[in-house]
Amino acid sequence: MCKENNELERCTCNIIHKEVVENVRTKMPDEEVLYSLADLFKIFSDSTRIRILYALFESEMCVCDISALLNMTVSAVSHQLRLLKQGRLVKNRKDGKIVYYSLDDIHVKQIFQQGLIHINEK
Amino acid sequence: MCKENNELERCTCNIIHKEVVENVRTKMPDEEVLYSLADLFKIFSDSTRIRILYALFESEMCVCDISALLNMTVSAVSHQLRLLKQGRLVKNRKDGKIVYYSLDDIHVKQIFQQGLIHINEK
DNA sequence: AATTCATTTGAACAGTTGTTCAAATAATCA
DNA sequence: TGATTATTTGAACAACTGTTCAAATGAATT
Repeated sequence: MCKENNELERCTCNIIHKEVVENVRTKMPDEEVLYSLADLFKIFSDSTRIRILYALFESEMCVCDISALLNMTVSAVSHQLRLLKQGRLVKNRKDGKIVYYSLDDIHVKQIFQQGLIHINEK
Repeated sequence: MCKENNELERCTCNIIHKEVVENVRTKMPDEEVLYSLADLFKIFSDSTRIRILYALFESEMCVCDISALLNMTVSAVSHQLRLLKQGRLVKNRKDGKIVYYSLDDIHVKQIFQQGLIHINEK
Protein backbone atom coordinates (compact mmCIF):
# COMPACT_ATOMS: atom_id res chain seq x y z
CA MET A 1 0.00 0.00 0.00
CA CYS A 2 1.04 3.57 -0.56
CA LYS A 3 3.42 3.02 -3.45
CA GLU A 4 2.93 6.22 -5.44
CA ASN A 5 3.49 9.77 -4.30
CA ASN A 6 1.27 12.74 -5.22
CA GLU A 7 -1.66 10.44 -4.66
CA LEU A 8 -3.96 10.72 -1.68
CA GLU A 9 -4.23 7.13 -0.54
CA ARG A 10 -6.11 5.97 2.51
CA CYS A 11 -3.17 5.07 4.72
CA THR A 12 -3.67 4.66 8.46
CA CYS A 13 -1.23 7.52 8.78
CA ASN A 14 -1.79 10.78 6.94
CA ILE A 15 1.39 10.93 4.92
CA ILE A 16 0.57 12.68 1.68
CA HIS A 17 3.99 12.58 0.01
CA LYS A 18 5.51 9.36 1.22
CA GLU A 19 8.56 9.41 -1.05
CA VAL A 20 9.52 12.91 0.00
CA VAL A 21 9.21 11.98 3.67
CA GLU A 22 11.28 8.81 3.33
CA ASN A 23 13.94 10.59 1.34
CA VAL A 24 14.20 13.44 3.82
CA ARG A 25 14.32 10.94 6.68
CA THR A 26 17.54 9.42 5.33
CA LYS A 27 19.15 12.84 5.21
CA MET A 28 18.28 13.93 8.75
CA PRO A 29 21.21 14.29 11.20
CA ASP A 30 21.39 12.01 14.24
CA GLU A 31 19.13 12.84 17.17
CA GLU A 32 22.22 13.51 19.26
CA VAL A 33 23.44 16.22 16.90
CA LEU A 34 20.02 17.88 16.84
CA TYR A 35 19.86 18.00 20.64
CA SER A 36 23.42 19.33 20.91
CA LEU A 37 22.62 22.11 18.48
CA ALA A 38 19.44 23.03 20.33
CA ASP A 39 21.37 23.06 23.62
CA LEU A 40 24.01 25.36 22.17
CA PHE A 41 21.47 27.82 20.81
CA LYS A 42 19.58 27.64 24.12
CA ILE A 43 22.62 29.28 25.68
CA PHE A 44 22.43 32.11 23.14
CA SER A 45 18.67 32.51 23.63
CA ASP A 46 18.94 34.90 26.58
CA SER A 47 19.94 38.56 26.19
CA THR A 48 21.86 38.59 29.48
CA ARG A 49 24.13 35.81 28.26
CA ILE A 50 24.52 37.50 24.87
CA ARG A 51 25.51 40.72 26.63
CA ILE A 52 28.07 38.86 28.72
CA LEU A 53 29.57 37.30 25.61
CA TYR A 54 29.70 40.63 23.78
CA ALA A 55 31.44 42.15 26.81
CA LEU A 56 34.01 39.36 26.81
CA PHE A 57 34.62 39.94 23.08
CA GLU A 58 36.32 43.15 24.22
CA SER A 59 38.15 42.18 27.37
CA GLU A 60 38.44 39.61 30.12
CA MET A 61 36.41 40.78 33.10
CA CYS A 62 35.68 39.78 36.68
CA VAL A 63 32.20 38.92 37.91
CA CYS A 64 31.91 42.19 39.77
CA ASP A 65 32.77 44.26 36.68
CA ILE A 66 30.30 42.39 34.52
CA SER A 67 27.53 42.90 37.06
CA ALA A 68 28.31 46.64 37.15
CA LEU A 69 28.41 46.84 33.35
CA LEU A 70 25.07 45.06 32.98
CA ASN A 71 23.52 46.64 36.07
CA MET A 72 22.64 43.26 37.54
CA THR A 73 23.31 41.48 40.83
CA VAL A 74 26.56 39.52 40.99
CA SER A 75 24.50 36.46 41.84
CA ALA A 76 22.48 36.66 38.65
CA VAL A 77 25.65 37.15 36.62
CA SER A 78 27.40 34.28 38.36
CA HIS A 79 24.50 31.94 37.60
CA GLN A 80 24.69 32.86 33.92
CA LEU A 81 28.47 32.54 33.83
CA ARG A 82 28.07 29.00 35.13
CA LEU A 83 25.81 28.13 32.19
CA LEU A 84 28.22 29.75 29.73
CA LYS A 85 31.09 27.77 31.22
CA GLN A 86 29.13 24.53 31.10
CA GLY A 87 28.59 25.21 27.40
CA ARG A 88 32.35 25.74 27.02
CA LEU A 89 31.80 29.27 25.77
CA VAL A 90 33.77 31.01 28.53
CA LYS A 91 36.65 30.03 30.77
CA ASN A 92 37.94 31.58 33.99
CA ARG A 93 41.12 32.11 35.96
CA LYS A 94 41.49 32.97 39.60
CA ASP A 95 43.69 35.77 40.92
CA GLY A 96 43.31 35.90 44.68
CA LYS A 97 39.68 36.54 45.48
CA ILE A 98 38.91 37.76 41.98
CA VAL A 99 37.71 35.42 39.21
CA TYR A 100 38.36 36.61 35.67
CA TYR A 101 36.18 35.31 32.87
CA SER A 102 37.13 35.29 29.20
CA LEU A 103 35.94 33.88 25.89
CA ASP A 104 36.67 30.19 25.28
CA ASP A 105 35.51 29.96 21.67
CA ILE A 106 36.33 32.05 18.63
CA HIS A 107 33.29 30.77 16.71
CA VAL A 108 30.81 32.63 18.88
CA LYS A 109 31.61 35.89 17.11
CA GLN A 110 30.94 34.30 13.75
CA ILE A 111 27.67 32.75 14.90
CA PHE A 112 26.52 36.15 16.19
CA GLN A 113 27.65 37.74 12.93
CA GLN A 114 25.54 35.32 10.90
CA GLY A 115 22.60 35.97 13.21
CA LEU A 116 22.94 39.70 12.64
CA ILE A 117 22.93 39.19 8.89
CA HIS A 118 19.58 37.43 9.18
CA ILE A 119 18.14 40.13 11.44
CA ASN A 120 19.23 43.03 9.25
CA GLU A 121 17.94 41.44 6.09
CA LYS A 122 14.72 42.80 4.63
CA MET B 1 36.10 59.46 43.35
CA CYS B 2 37.24 56.28 41.66
CA LYS B 3 39.75 57.73 39.23
CA GLU B 4 42.31 54.94 39.03
CA ASN B 5 41.80 51.37 37.97
CA ASN B 6 43.40 48.34 39.64
CA GLU B 7 42.71 50.02 42.94
CA LEU B 8 40.04 48.84 45.31
CA GLU B 9 38.29 52.06 46.26
CA ARG B 10 35.22 52.37 48.40
CA CYS B 11 32.71 53.23 45.71
CA THR B 12 29.02 52.85 46.40
CA CYS B 13 29.10 50.33 43.59
CA ASN B 14 31.62 47.49 43.53
CA ILE B 15 33.39 48.16 40.26
CA ILE B 16 36.92 46.87 40.57
CA HIS B 17 38.27 47.81 37.12
CA LYS B 18 36.39 50.96 36.26
CA GLU B 19 38.34 51.79 33.10
CA VAL B 20 37.75 48.36 31.63
CA VAL B 21 34.04 48.57 32.38
CA GLU B 22 33.66 52.04 30.86
CA ASN B 23 35.64 51.07 27.79
CA VAL B 24 33.62 47.89 27.23
CA ARG B 25 30.40 49.85 27.76
CA THR B 26 31.16 52.09 24.77
CA LYS B 27 31.68 49.01 22.58
CA MET B 28 28.46 47.20 23.50
CA PRO B 29 25.81 46.88 20.73
CA ASP B 30 22.45 48.59 21.19
CA GLU B 31 19.93 46.91 23.47
CA GLU B 32 17.68 46.39 20.47
CA VAL B 33 20.32 44.37 18.63
CA LEU B 34 20.98 42.22 21.69
CA TYR B 35 17.29 41.41 22.09
CA SER B 36 16.88 40.64 18.39
CA LEU B 37 19.80 38.24 18.51
CA ALA B 38 18.44 36.52 21.61
CA ASP B 39 15.03 36.21 19.95
CA LEU B 40 16.56 34.66 16.84
CA PHE B 41 18.54 32.09 18.82
CA LYS B 42 15.46 31.38 20.93
CA ILE B 43 13.89 30.01 17.77
CA PHE B 44 16.85 27.66 17.30
CA SER B 45 16.81 26.60 20.94
CA ASP B 46 14.28 23.79 20.48
CA SER B 47 15.13 20.48 18.83
CA THR B 48 11.72 20.18 17.17
CA ARG B 49 12.25 23.46 15.33
CA ILE B 50 15.80 22.46 14.42
CA ARG B 51 14.47 19.19 13.01
CA ILE B 52 11.87 21.06 10.97
CA LEU B 53 14.53 23.36 9.54
CA TYR B 54 16.83 20.45 8.69
CA ALA B 55 13.93 18.74 6.96
CA LEU B 56 13.23 21.87 4.91
CA PHE B 57 16.91 22.05 3.93
CA GLU B 58 16.13 19.01 1.78
CA SER B 59 12.70 19.71 0.39
CA GLU B 60 9.55 21.77 0.76
CA MET B 61 7.01 19.78 2.75
CA CYS B 62 3.42 20.02 3.90
CA VAL B 63 2.44 20.07 7.59
CA CYS B 64 1.17 16.53 7.40
CA ASP B 65 4.44 15.21 5.97
CA ILE B 66 6.50 17.00 8.58
CA SER B 67 4.38 15.60 11.38
CA ALA B 68 4.81 12.09 9.96
CA LEU B 69 8.55 12.58 9.55
CA LEU B 70 8.99 13.83 13.12
CA ASN B 71 6.37 11.50 14.59
CA MET B 72 4.48 14.37 16.17
CA THR B 73 0.89 15.64 16.06
CA VAL B 74 0.07 18.04 13.23
CA SER B 75 -1.03 20.52 15.85
CA ALA B 76 2.35 20.56 17.57
CA VAL B 77 4.09 20.94 14.21
CA SER B 78 1.74 23.70 13.13
CA HIS B 79 2.41 25.65 16.33
CA GLN B 80 6.15 25.45 15.73
CA LEU B 81 5.82 26.37 12.06
CA ARG B 82 4.01 29.51 13.16
CA LEU B 83 7.00 30.51 15.33
CA LEU B 84 9.42 29.75 12.50
CA LYS B 85 7.36 31.87 10.14
CA GLN B 86 7.16 34.74 12.62
CA GLY B 87 10.96 34.62 12.75
CA ARG B 88 11.04 34.81 8.94
CA LEU B 89 12.87 31.48 8.77
CA VAL B 90 10.24 29.64 6.73
CA LYS B 91 7.59 30.66 4.25
CA ASN B 92 4.55 28.81 2.92
CA ARG B 93 2.38 28.48 -0.13
CA LYS B 94 -1.11 27.07 -0.39
CA ASP B 95 -2.22 24.50 -2.96
CA GLY B 96 -5.86 23.68 -2.34
CA LYS B 97 -6.17 22.31 1.16
CA ILE B 98 -2.47 21.61 1.46
CA VAL B 99 0.02 24.14 2.84
CA TYR B 100 3.63 23.70 1.76
CA TYR B 101 6.40 25.09 3.93
CA SER B 102 9.91 25.90 2.73
CA LEU B 103 13.05 27.66 3.91
CA ASP B 104 13.00 31.46 3.79
CA ASP B 105 16.64 32.13 4.71
CA ILE B 106 19.88 30.76 3.34
CA HIS B 107 21.86 31.86 6.40
CA VAL B 108 20.28 29.26 8.67
CA LYS B 109 22.45 26.53 7.18
CA GLN B 110 25.57 28.57 7.88
CA ILE B 111 24.51 29.33 11.45
CA PHE B 112 23.92 25.63 12.07
CA GLN B 113 27.25 24.83 10.46
CA GLN B 114 29.07 27.21 12.80
CA GLY B 115 27.19 25.68 15.74
CA LEU B 116 28.31 22.20 14.72
CA ILE B 117 31.92 23.36 14.56
CA HIS B 118 31.69 24.48 18.18
CA ILE B 119 30.05 21.24 19.27
CA ASN B 120 32.55 18.98 17.54
CA GLU B 121 35.53 20.88 18.87
CA LYS B 122 37.47 19.26 21.71
C1' DA C 1 -25.51 22.19 1.01
C1' DA C 2 -23.27 18.75 3.48
C1' DT C 3 -19.06 16.16 4.04
C1' DT C 4 -14.31 15.40 4.19
C1' DC C 5 -9.77 16.57 5.04
C1' DA C 6 -5.49 19.66 5.97
C1' DT C 7 -4.44 22.99 8.81
C1' DT C 8 -4.89 26.50 12.38
C1' DT C 9 -6.14 28.24 16.79
C1' DG C 10 -6.85 28.86 21.85
C1' DA C 11 -6.97 27.12 26.40
C1' DA C 12 -4.86 24.21 29.62
C1' DC C 13 -1.11 21.71 31.61
C1' DA C 14 3.40 20.32 33.16
C1' DG C 15 8.09 21.40 32.78
C1' DT C 16 11.74 24.78 32.28
C1' DT C 17 14.10 29.29 32.93
C1' DG C 18 16.03 33.72 34.93
C1' DT C 19 16.24 36.38 38.92
C1' DT C 20 16.28 37.23 43.84
C1' DC C 21 17.45 36.34 48.44
C1' DA C 22 20.01 34.34 52.06
C1' DA C 23 23.61 31.57 53.21
C1' DA C 24 28.02 29.25 52.19
C1' DT C 25 32.95 29.32 50.24
C1' DA C 26 37.33 31.00 49.51
C1' DA C 27 40.99 34.12 49.69
C1' DT C 28 43.11 38.25 51.57
C1' DC C 29 44.33 41.29 55.31
C1' DA C 30 44.49 43.24 59.99
C1' DT D 1 42.01 34.25 64.50
C1' DG D 2 38.48 37.23 63.02
C1' DA D 3 36.90 40.51 59.59
C1' DT D 4 36.32 41.74 54.94
C1' DT D 5 35.41 40.95 50.25
C1' DA D 6 34.53 38.32 45.71
C1' DT D 7 32.18 34.75 44.23
C1' DT D 8 29.28 30.67 44.34
C1' DT D 9 25.37 28.02 45.59
C1' DG D 10 20.56 26.40 46.54
C1' DA D 11 15.84 27.26 47.31
C1' DA D 12 11.95 29.85 45.99
C1' DC D 13 9.19 32.41 42.85
C1' DA D 14 7.03 34.26 38.81
C1' DA D 15 7.28 34.12 33.91
C1' DC D 16 7.73 31.54 29.85
C1' DT D 17 7.62 27.31 26.66
C1' DG D 18 6.18 23.04 24.14
C1' DT D 19 2.68 19.79 23.74
C1' DT D 20 -2.02 18.12 23.93
C1' DC D 21 -6.79 18.36 23.26
C1' DA D 22 -10.95 20.09 21.40
C1' DA D 23 -12.89 23.14 18.45
C1' DA D 24 -12.72 26.31 14.44
C1' DT D 25 -11.28 27.46 9.47
C1' DG D 26 -10.93 26.93 4.76
C1' DA D 27 -10.89 24.52 0.58
C1' DA D 28 -12.04 20.67 -2.28
C1' DT D 29 -15.48 16.93 -3.34
C1' DT D 30 -19.94 14.61 -3.44
